[in-house]
Amino acid sequence: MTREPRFGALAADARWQAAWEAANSFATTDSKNLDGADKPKAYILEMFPYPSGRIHMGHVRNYAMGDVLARFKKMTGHDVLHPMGWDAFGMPAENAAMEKGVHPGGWTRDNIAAMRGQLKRLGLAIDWSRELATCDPDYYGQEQALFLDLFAAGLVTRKESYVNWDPVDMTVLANEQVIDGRGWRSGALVEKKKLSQWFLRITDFADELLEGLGGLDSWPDKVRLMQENWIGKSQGLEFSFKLVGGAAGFDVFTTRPDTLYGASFAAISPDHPLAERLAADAPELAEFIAECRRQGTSAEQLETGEKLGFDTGLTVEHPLDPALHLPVWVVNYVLMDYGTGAIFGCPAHDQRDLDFARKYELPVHRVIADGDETAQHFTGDEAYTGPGKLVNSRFLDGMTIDEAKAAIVSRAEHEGWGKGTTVWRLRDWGVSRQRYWGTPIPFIHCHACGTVPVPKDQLPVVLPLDVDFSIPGNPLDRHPTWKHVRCPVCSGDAVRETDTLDTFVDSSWYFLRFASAPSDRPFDPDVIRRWLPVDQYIGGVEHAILHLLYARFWTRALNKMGMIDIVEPFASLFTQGMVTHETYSREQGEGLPPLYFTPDEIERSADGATLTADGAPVQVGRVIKMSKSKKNVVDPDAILDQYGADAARWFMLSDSPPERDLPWSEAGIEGAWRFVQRLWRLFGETENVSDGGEDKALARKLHQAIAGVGSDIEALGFNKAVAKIHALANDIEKAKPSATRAEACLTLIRLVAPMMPHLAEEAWAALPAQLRATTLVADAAWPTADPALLVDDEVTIAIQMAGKLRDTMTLAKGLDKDAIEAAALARPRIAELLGGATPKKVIVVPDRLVNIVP
RNA sequence: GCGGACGUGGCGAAAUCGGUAGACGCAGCAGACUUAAAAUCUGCCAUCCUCUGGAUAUGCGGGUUCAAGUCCCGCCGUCCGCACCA
Repeated sequence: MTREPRFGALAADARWQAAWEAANSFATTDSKNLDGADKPKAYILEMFPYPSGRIHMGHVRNYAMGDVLARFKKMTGHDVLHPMGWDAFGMPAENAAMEKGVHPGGWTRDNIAAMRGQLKRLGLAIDWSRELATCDPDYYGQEQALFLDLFAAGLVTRKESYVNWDPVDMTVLANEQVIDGRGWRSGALVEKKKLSQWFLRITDFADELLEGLGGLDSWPDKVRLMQENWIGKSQGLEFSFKLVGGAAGFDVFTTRPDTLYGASFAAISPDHPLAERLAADAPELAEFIAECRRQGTSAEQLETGEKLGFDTGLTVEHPLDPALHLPVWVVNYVLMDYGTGAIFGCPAHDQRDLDFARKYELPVHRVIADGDETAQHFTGDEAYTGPGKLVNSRFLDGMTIDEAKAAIVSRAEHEGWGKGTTVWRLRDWGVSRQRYWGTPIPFIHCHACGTVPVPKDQLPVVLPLDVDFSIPGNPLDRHPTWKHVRCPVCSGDAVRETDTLDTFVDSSWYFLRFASAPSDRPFDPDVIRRWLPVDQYIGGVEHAILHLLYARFWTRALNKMGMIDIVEPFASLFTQGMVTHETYSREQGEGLPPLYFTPDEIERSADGATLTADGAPVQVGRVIKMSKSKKNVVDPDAILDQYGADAARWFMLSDSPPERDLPWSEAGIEGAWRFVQRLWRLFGETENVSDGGEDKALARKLHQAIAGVGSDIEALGFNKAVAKIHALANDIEKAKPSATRAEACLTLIRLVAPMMPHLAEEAWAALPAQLRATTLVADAAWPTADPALLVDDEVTIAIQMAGKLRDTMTLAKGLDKDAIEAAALARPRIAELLGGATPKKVIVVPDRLVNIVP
């Protein structure tokens, strides 16, 4: 092959992508050799994308990282599973159907085709034969089968729960479709509506899911912590309040039983059965409850919104002193979903209760004191939640908070009015969605037999294709024929369930189906045993809680049902940062939002930016996540056209640590492209050995780079690997011609191959056949570092006086402390600074530094 | 509100165990090559000062230590998540 002076990225990208496909380079070997493979397995998985239409830079970054790891694992002798698929159900497809009059399925499949083409242009080492889309009946039919298995195992329940209801569009809204309490399309005030819905009993696994976090030491601490807080295990006291006047009371839960003598009111949720019962005869209370339901359903809205209450006029007895009566309020900040939906309010030591008490002028009693102030009357607007001793609490006075908690619980249990309990913040997983574009829930409602599962031999329950999106609401619900079926038990008239499954269900087991996808069952346990758990999972931190918790739950549930051996799906997790870009805008005057411009409408210089169209300056805004509304997006296709896949991949991996945000810049991608060209020139110098000699210093640097780049990739420190490759390229360029230098150029091809695979193949192919062991560098082995060359025989040792650097010296490595100290004290500069005095103390860290305390 | 993370030059960063702060890259400046441009190459590049040296510097204020970006305490700032978005 004749060598071009410049690397032609576009032609090379296409050529090598075709070559890998022809050679089937990235297929695994499990189907051919299930148990006989000696190779260790490596299952590398990036979170599969939603087919929104086009890939964005965040995808490029995510898949570039996974790809480097997959290619590196292949080079280091692993049997690699690196698949790709599509999280293909979800709301955007229905929105497109409504806005553009297309079918969600057609829209989704078009998007998949477009995005598959874009991903292939990145040159990813993916086994495309395993591609799957969750909207394919082959996939969701197996999901339905698993759902029935979960049902049989008692892990599926039905219960009533609230949804956001748009009374104009007659449809259920997602939280994100509720803007300032109104439906995003209709603008109507959103109501809460109670529906009977399907739930997965994730709370049965709360303890296990919490305990299991302890074993996930290759997960980021922050993700484990977030999950721990999400599961939210709390120990506390559950007890009954007796209504004054004899009527039955209600249960409350508290994590602060120690503050019981500080109670000044009892509060129940607007959704509490007692509140609903009272509202039946009290129109004002009914109106108050309705008002609460018009507020948002999200935790944030509940907790930041104004605290509102309604005095029911009822009172309850204080459990420790029946003569003490507390008023019962209905309040908007008590959640029906947590604890018992009722609390006692202790304003002095809970901020929300204090805000509420101040607003409605309820008493505020101090029961915890951290110093001299012990008066019962509590002043100020800041609740005291710190440590201290009990005061104004009769038999508890003088105890610590923990002692008082224990004392109250033991007394409550002894006297029989309450008991110590564990309460979880985690709620059961509501999986019902009143939408078309999702997995149909395989159940049938029969008047005679109730709700019965669809028999497995009738799966998949396939979505009907003839649906109409011009009328709001769920098209499955009003479909003329689809939902009308015979009851599988009594053969009488019955209707299908028209709710579909939350798309998080689809993503809770796709990693199993990638490993094994038989047509007659969800997966083959023997194949799962070989591949699972996923060795490295990579994706956005936005999935830190829900997706990852649901997938963990699903895996444990399948394990409990005896279908798989593992309990945790992802051995190692990595959460990558976002791709960001500066924004360009102009103010449009009062009351109007600024006008944003896309990066290609802009001329950027060192000190500012101008609009190309009129040459006048625009404001350069902060570097933020790429988003369509701020127009700071860069289209990957345009970048691939201009610079090729390798420059784009290289830039994605450079500079920023992968867990942090990466600021995209035109200068940055150009720099990456220049480096691609620079390597191309260097790769041409593998044969120019003029005087065959050896270059020991360069050999050291080469072998240190082999070891360093390898360990950096393994630890996903791509930015560090990039820096080491830059440093090695600098060293090679500066070195005089030698056999070592030619060898280094040759080795460098394989060092960059995981990151810049097309350039590496092109350079590899240009080598004489005797210099390469494999036809494709994709099949080549990672170079071996010579341990003898990894350590230098000389070290530079710092000499400090009183902790400040005063001199350095170069000594042989491995000298003992005395020799190093003597050498340091013998330095003329040190002798001069000491002025003949004897140092008080000398600390020697061998091979590193000497600190002299004068 | 609750929970989480982050903060080091003009910018992205590095410093793996408490041991020489700023590797590597981007931008910038100066020069070489060229008729010229592009490309390429060489050098400089934290701040200040009394400049062969020294002082100050890792958001701010304390502390521990011979030694702190790293450990401890208290602040400040920024970003992210909050259960029907995926």
